[in-house]
Order: sequence, then C-alpha cells, then structure tokens
Amino acid sequence: MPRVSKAQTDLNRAAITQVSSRLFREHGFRGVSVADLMAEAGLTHGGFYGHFESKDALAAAAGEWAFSESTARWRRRAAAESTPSAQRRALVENYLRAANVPDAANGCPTAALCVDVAREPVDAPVRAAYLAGLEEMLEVLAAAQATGDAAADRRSALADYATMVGALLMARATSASPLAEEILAAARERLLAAPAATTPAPAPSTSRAPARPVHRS
Amino acid sequence: MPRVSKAQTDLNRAAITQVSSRLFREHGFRGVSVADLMAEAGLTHGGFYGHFESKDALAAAAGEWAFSESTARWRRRAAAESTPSAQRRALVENYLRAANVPDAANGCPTAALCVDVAREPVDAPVRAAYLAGLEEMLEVLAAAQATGDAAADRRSALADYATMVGALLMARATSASPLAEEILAAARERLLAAPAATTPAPAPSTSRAPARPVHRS
DNA sequence: TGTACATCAGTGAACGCGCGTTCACTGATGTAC
DNA sequence: TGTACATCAGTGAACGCGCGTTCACTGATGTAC
Repeated sequence: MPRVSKAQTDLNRAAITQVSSRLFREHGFRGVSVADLMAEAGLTHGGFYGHFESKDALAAAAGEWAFSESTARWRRRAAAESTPSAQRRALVENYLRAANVPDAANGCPTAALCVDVAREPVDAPVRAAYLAGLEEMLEVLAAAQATGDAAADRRSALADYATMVGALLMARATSASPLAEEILAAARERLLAAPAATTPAPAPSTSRAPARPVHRS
Repeated sequence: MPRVSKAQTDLNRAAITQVSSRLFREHGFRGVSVADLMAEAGLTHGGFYGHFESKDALAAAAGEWAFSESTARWRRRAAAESTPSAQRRALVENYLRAANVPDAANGCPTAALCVDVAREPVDAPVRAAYLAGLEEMLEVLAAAQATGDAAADRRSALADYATMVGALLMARATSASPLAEEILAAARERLLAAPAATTPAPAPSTSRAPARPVHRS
C-alpha cells in the first residue's frame, strides 16, 4: 500500500481538502479530528503531514476550496439569467431556500465558517482565505445590483449578503422550529419585495404595510 | 475551604453561569474547558458537577443568562426613546457599532452562538434556550417597527435582525480588514436609509443611487 | 526495453497533553438539642 | 445562648479517552543506466 503514484497523491490531497471543506463547514474546525478527516478521505491519519503542515494549514486550503466551489456555483447561476435584476433574484431565492438550512456542509462558506474564522487569531492562514473568498462572492452579487454606480452596487451587495447570511444562520440555529422558515420568508420578502411563491400568505390585514419600512425618523 | 454558606453557593453558581456565558460567546462551547470556566469563576474544576449536571446543561444556563442580559439591555435602550422609529434607530445604530466587533464575549448571543447552537443536536438543552431568547429579542425589535400591523412588524423585525446579525458576524470574520467597517456601514445604510454620522462619505458619484435598490423585476 | 535501486506516500504505533467526568476526602456551615 | 454533630460545597487526584503530531517502517513508484 505505501508509495502511491504522483497522480494518486494529488487526488488524495484534493480528497482531503474537499472532504475537510465539507466537514469543517458542518462541524467547525474543532468539531472534526485529523483522523476523522483522513478516514473520510479513505486514508489513515499518519499520512496527513505529508500533505499539510498542520491542521491550521488544512483549514485555509479547505476554506479556499469551499469558496472556489461556491463562487463557481454563483457565477453559473448568474450566467443563466439575462438581467442583473433576474440574477439578484435567482441568487437570493436560491440562498434562502429551506433546503439549505440542514446542509451547511455543502453550503455557503461565508455563513458556515464566519464564527469559526472570527475565533481564529488575526494571523491564522484561514482568515486570508476567508477574506479573499468573501470578496469574490461580493463581486458576483454586486454585478447583480446595477444601481448604476459601482460603489452603490457594492454597498447594496454587502447589505443583501448580510441579510442572507444572518437569515440562514438564524434559521439553522432554530431549525426544527417554525421560526426557521419564518426567518427565511421575512428575508426573502425584504430582499425581493414580494413573498416567494411557495410561502403561504400571512393573515390578511386591513392596511397592507409596505414590504420594507422605509425612511422613518 | 470546603462547605461554603448557602448564599455563597448561589453566588458561585451565578458566577459560573455568567463567566461561561461570556467565554462560550467568545470561544464557543468546545473552545473552553470546564476547568477554564471554573478557574475563571475562582473555583476548582472538581466542584462543577455539584452545580450542573453536565457541560451541556451549563451551556443552556449560560445561553439563557446571555439572552436575559441582552434583552434587558435592549429594553432599557428602547425605553430611553420616545417613538418606535427612534427606538429602532437606537437599537440598529448601537448593534452595528465597530466596538461590538471585537467584543463577542459581551455582545448579542443570537449572533455569537448561532453557529454553535446550529451544530448541537436538535434535543440539546441549549437549543430551547436559544429559541426562547431569540423570541424575546424579536419582541423588543418588533415593538420598534410600528408598521401598523403586528404581523408585518414581526416580519420586518426578523429581516432587520437578520441583517444586523449577518453584518456583525461577517465583520467579525473580516476584522483587521477595512471590509469589516464597510460591511457595518452598508448594513447601517440599508436599515437606516442614511449613513451614520461617523462614516466618511464615499467618493461622490454623478447619479446618487437610492439607499436601497427597490423593487426591480 | 529491461534491470537495479533510490525515493517517498502511506501505515500504524506511539508521544505528551488536555478533555469531561468521578470520587474519596475535608472542614466550615447549619441544625438539633 | 451554647454545645455536639450531621451535612454537603468545594478540593485535588485520578479515570479513560481522543486529540494533534511524530516517526520507524514498508514496498510500489519512478529514475538512472
């Protein structure tokens, strides 16, 4: 079994990275052991340090991989729409689906890793990967804004993304309660100015409030 | 040193709970040991199981305590304002301050604990505490909406809170980068429809886009 | 193309360490008289 | 109010276990001729 071909070695390293990117998103950096990760990649734990300098270094590589997967998915989804407005709607609707709540492993790394990354020291390698990945996600979302001003597009994308990430994380923390879907629906309504088709209409009220309470003071 | 008065016992239990609520928010449930928590409370680790059945049970009590502290703070802050609109502004502006970014230990438990709670099994005691605490926070924020419809107030509070939580968490994950403050500013702009006073104006553009891109489709 | 051998990817036992939890012990607290 | 003693909150050593990391070893790979 020892000494494997160069091609297989590269495949093994990729498998460790990909498996880790899923398990770290699901359980956090501290929630999975090196032995767990290696076993899930079909290897034994001893060989790990032939591929990575440390678990911290793996966290960075796994984060990078998760973001490259997610940005590719966003770009594909955006490319399927013909206007920025339709792109934004597609990205938001897909992000705030109930199916994403129990699937952190394959979901947005910005959301899944934010707290773990925030708890790492400022010089941890995974922080740089997170920052770069987040900027790439923002690029896609900003291009779907089209306010006619690049700076405004970026600010709007940041606000959109904050709402999406916050809603998804709060839904995950309250999953198994009706509140989870309520949160997603409220975020969809706020961002898309109309409830998604699958959301049952709330009890009718005499004066229908605007989708978003604008400009009081 | 053994056998301490009943009053002191209650104080000790409260100290363990409060210290844990801070350390859990900062480092996560897995990021602090029982020995750490007890030492921080001025005790030795052996006595822990006289106060709590398990570390999981402590997590629930600590979560509950964090929420009771935060809801009280929100209620106090809201009570200092005379209109719902001013309440909402005060809550949002305070939440999205840069000073909150490095201070997860004393900050909003909805944000600090969401990922940890989401990773707990559905029957973990801390999940019930999180759900109840979040509902209390929402009550305060909904009362600051006043769209004229209780259901719309709640939906609006949910969307506001998602934006606030998402922005704070993304800022924490990107702290030490200018992006952190950029995220907070974008969320303030989105929620308050005007940049906070301390935010420097961005480079002027010929056509000033609306604070939020409304109703495209 | 075929042979001889150095390389090195992966194995699995072992390292020191810290974890959550248990328990025999201690001695001040609180109670019974 | 004062004394005798049972209670029990806190101590610190110990438990089994899993962690990140190291290392001597193996044998197929890849290279030199």
